[in-house]
Amino acid sequence: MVKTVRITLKNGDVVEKNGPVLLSDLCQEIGKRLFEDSVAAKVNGKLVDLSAIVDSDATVEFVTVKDPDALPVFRHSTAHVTAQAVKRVIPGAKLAIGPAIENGYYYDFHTQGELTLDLLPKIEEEIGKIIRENLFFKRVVMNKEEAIKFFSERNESLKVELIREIPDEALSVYNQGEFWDLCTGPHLPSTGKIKAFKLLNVAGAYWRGNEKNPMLQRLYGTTFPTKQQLDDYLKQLEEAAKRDHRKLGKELDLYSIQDLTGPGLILWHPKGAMIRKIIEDYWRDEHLARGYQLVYTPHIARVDLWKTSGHWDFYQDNMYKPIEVEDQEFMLKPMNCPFHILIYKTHKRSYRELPLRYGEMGTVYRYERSGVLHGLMRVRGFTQDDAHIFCAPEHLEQEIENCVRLALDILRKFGFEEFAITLSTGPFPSKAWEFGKGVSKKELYKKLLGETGDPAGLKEIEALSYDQIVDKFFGHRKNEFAGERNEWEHAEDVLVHVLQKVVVPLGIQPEIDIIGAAFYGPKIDIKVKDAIGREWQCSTIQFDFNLPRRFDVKYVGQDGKEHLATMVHRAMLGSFERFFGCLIEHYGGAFPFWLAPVQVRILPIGEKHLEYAKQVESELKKSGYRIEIDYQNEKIGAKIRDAQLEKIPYMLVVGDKEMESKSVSVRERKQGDLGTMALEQFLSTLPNH
RNA sequence: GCCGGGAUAGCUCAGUGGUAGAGCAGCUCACUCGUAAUGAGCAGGUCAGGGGUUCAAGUCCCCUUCCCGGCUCCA
Repeated sequence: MVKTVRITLKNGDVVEKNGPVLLSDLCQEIGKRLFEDSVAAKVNGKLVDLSAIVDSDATVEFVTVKDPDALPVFRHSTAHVTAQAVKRVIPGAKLAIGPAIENGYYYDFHTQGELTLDLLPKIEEEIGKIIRENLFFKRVVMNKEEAIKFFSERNESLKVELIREIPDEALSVYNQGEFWDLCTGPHLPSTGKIKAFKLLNVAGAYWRGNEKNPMLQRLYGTTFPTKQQLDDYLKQLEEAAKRDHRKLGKELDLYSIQDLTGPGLILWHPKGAMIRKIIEDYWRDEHLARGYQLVYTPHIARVDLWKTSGHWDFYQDNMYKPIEVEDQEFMLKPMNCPFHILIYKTHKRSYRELPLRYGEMGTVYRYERSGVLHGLMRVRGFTQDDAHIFCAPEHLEQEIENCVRLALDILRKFGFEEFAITLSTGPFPSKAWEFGKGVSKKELYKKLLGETGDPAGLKEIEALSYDQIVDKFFGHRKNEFAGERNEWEHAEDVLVHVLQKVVVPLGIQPEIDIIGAAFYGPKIDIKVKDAIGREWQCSTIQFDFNLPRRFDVKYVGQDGKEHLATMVHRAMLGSFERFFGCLIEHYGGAFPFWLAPVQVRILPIGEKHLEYAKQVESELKKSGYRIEIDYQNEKIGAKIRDAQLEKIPYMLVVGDKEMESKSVSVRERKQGDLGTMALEQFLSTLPNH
């Protein structure tokens, strides 16, 4: 008997068929136009090939080129075509993996180093050929054994390694022309559907992301359904490059990094330093207003301090070698916390004093591997806007809430509106694990064992609880975490509660990073995006169950007994260096009026207007504005151009006309000429500094 | 640290094994000017550093330093 299949379409129509339905047939039946535009389908919400067959009742939605869901399909298919082209150009290249990523795709290959930049045009040409060949993407299901044999014969040892670790017996392989790849799909119907692609870059990448594994060559590319979209994207990349803080930092004379001082060490030039000073002033005022006290601590300390804190044992790889002075060893500080603890411990503390909040703009030095340094964003010497809160457990929630609010207030003050917030937990399952999108057991398993985990485990874990999974696969490392289980659970509950109260109502969905916490406590991180979409961590709020024990940080409670203090580390901007880098990119160098190192520049038309220019200058200086006069022997057009390129918010042109009427001709950097007005009028239009 | 690509005047960049270039910036002079570049002249180089090949090296090879794109790691 033939079974009737009822298919519910996106618009609610129901189609009944006798027997299994080939989606591409159904699509064609609905409309020629739809068929031409479709690249895949969603069956009960799951993305599948158009060549898939539906044999039971289902809802079906066709994914057209305009659908955002089509993009990953385009990219993944183009990755396959790219791999095919690479194999044609470098027959010895072994396939690794090739996923779609945020703005494109990559494919990793193991080669003898043949894959280099100058081959890109040739590979692109080959991709073009494959597209014109319009090869069909065919899905073939093999069992594990067949697949291993198949890829072994084709000398694809990396693929064989992957297959061996897939728990399922049946797996899918995709084929177009002479090219075969292990893949779950879905794919475009054929290579001819690819309309616009570009290879962007080659870079090294470790096999399976592990630096002990061999290095592969990663080919980055991107693709879009239309040429226009690709061009727009490439244009966007160019625009982003113009906002790069390293380029602007040089052009605007904000900072430099020089060979003679060394990599990752920042020289703040006067204009950059002025901006930093403004940020610092704001930071100090804000913190004093919110109950913080300021402290200052030295840059070096006896090695004994770092032995007590545990940095000697656990952080040495990031610290510079000891400095010997009169037979004693000192070390440059990588963190400020031990000093703040020492200040706390100069008295016996009462519960009445708590919470104590010590803030410091503390300059720290950390060894960073040379390859990771990046302008202002990743450096070796930096100043944290650090603070440590010492409190009793009952203060925690209020303190954390205050921290999160302060962080958001500060970041918003600087114009950031988009945040990515991450909650990193310890190894003890808590409410946090279920918070937000939650964590699947599979994710947890991968997190614990990495991609190289025993595949058998994947099946087994579904029957286990979080706790059992952690104990089974991570139990041996649990004792590396400081503090008691109940402390972790309580702290994570507090963090979740605060996020629910403060962050979720803003429409921000925090990410959960299971066991992403440092060994000493769970944390909340807030990131902002840079010009090209890279996320940089600014704020961080971290519990510490370790240092209070190591330094015996206590307070006397109402009960007259000593209790272990709870300690929170927190930085709002993160570091002045990184935050400055983010600011430069965020504003593209055109800092808002209150941050601009020069707020107003006076441009005299000629020499005879200098005297008046000076009058205007002193008048404005009385109001505390940052102002300067352009003394160049140049035409007004040139002076305007210079001020414009330096992105100075206001230019005041003064000539005969202004001198006579005691006025200024105002030009704003974006709006242009605003006309002539009395000085007082100009002053009244200025934003507060 | 690893893979790949780089480093030429203060900046941005040309440069084919055969005499080191341009524009901008700087300095000097002239011009005294009305909303994005006035003109002329001058000066500016251990071609990142070191070694090698060659009759001859900015150019080819090796090492070191630093930078860029990723990977890994992180504020």
